Amino acid sequence: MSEATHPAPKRSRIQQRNRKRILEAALDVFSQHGYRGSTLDQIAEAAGLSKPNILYYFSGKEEIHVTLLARLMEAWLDPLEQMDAKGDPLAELLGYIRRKMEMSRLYPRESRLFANEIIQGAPRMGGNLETGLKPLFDEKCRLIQDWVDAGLLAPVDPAHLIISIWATTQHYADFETQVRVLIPDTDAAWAAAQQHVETMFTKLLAP
Amino acid sequence: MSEATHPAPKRSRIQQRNRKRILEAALDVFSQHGYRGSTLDQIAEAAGLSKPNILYYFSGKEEIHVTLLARLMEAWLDPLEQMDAKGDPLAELLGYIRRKMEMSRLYPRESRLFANEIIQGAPRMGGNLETGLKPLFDEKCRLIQDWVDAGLLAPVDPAHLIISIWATTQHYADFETQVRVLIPDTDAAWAAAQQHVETMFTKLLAP
DNA sequence: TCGTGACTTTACCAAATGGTAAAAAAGAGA
DNA sequence: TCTCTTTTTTACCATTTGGTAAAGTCACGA
Repeated sequence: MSEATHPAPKRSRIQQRNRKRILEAALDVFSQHGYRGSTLDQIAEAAGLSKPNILYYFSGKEEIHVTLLARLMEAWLDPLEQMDAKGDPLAELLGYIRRKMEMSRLYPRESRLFANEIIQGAPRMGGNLETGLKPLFDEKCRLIQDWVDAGLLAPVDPAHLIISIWATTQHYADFETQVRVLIPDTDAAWAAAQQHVETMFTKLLAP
Repeated sequence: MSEATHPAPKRSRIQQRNRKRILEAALDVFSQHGYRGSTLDQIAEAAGLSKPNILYYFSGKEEIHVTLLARLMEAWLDPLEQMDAKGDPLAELLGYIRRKMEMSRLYPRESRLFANEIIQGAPRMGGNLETGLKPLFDEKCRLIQDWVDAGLLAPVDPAHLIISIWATTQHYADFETQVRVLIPDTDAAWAAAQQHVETMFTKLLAP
């Protein structure tokens, strides 16, 4: 899609460093305020660069956002990708759930970036949902279905299983503000959340 | 908080009608684009009124948004409020889950309005989270804990149970764009989703 | 050390956007 | 019908914001 990403961009050391700083700053700002709520000035300040300087590295606000989404999509799908057909079904699924919970705890900004974008209709995701997410989703649905058919898991709708794993795990990152109000002791909350989610899916999936 | 809501505002028929139209339009626009992404012009057009005319009814963009949030909070908490201490625990919880799924299906705009707001740190919710949500949440947590202690439910962390119910049910409204890409047949998806979620929590909660 | 290309800053600009002032129009009661 | 109030429109305005032009500054190889 974007000509900046695909044909092997050779970049100087300064370019690499500054592009990275901009994307890091943009992740901070976009994930907190959403696309429209973020300004180039905010990103510039967070990156420690001037606004025109930022526009030297990216053609515009939208390109920064699109670049971020595209670059993070890969990392975002990785935990699901790792789910292995050759492993033990329940262990594989619980491993996946654990990795997703880890991501919510360690990378809430990334989660919120996607959440903001998708809630508003994913207007800047291009075909990433169809070409990146959908094929992997379908593949893993088939895998889970095979496991169910083989009697290795309790009967379950694979698509809605994956969706409910996303829902429960990402909720802790996306709605952190709310969780913090309701459960003030956040450290204890994380341990209890982990426990709760694992128990829930274990009971659902045990054959 | 806002002087417009509390001291019994007497309004003419025209005022009532136009304020309602504005709030309806604002719900449409805000839930789709978030606060910063929405403009008074968009709201005005959706309401069929001119921008200054809208500012005759509300003091500004923020007041519209705050009014919406405050007004919808009540309806938003209602399904949980209805959960009755005197009923059968499992049936009460499943009833709650069913009502939440209904709300996600019938009122996705309201769900997304809150989702947008909370993801971005709830900067315009004032104390509504603490004064509206928290007390009810705590009360129902105690109720669920009592049920668990009485052996009427499987042992479960009440707080995380409620949170996971919110997560799974609201996900279908908030991330509808994504669900639609992954499960094209949306009608069938709703029935299967309902089924899946009920099964999940039944297995979790059955004593 | 000098020149050339890569990077940065300064000074802007046009459009969008939240909001206001005041005149005009429309209702409603006497 | 006349008058007073409520509602709506017209014409603006100041600020914010994404973006540009062009002049400077820096780094590095010859």
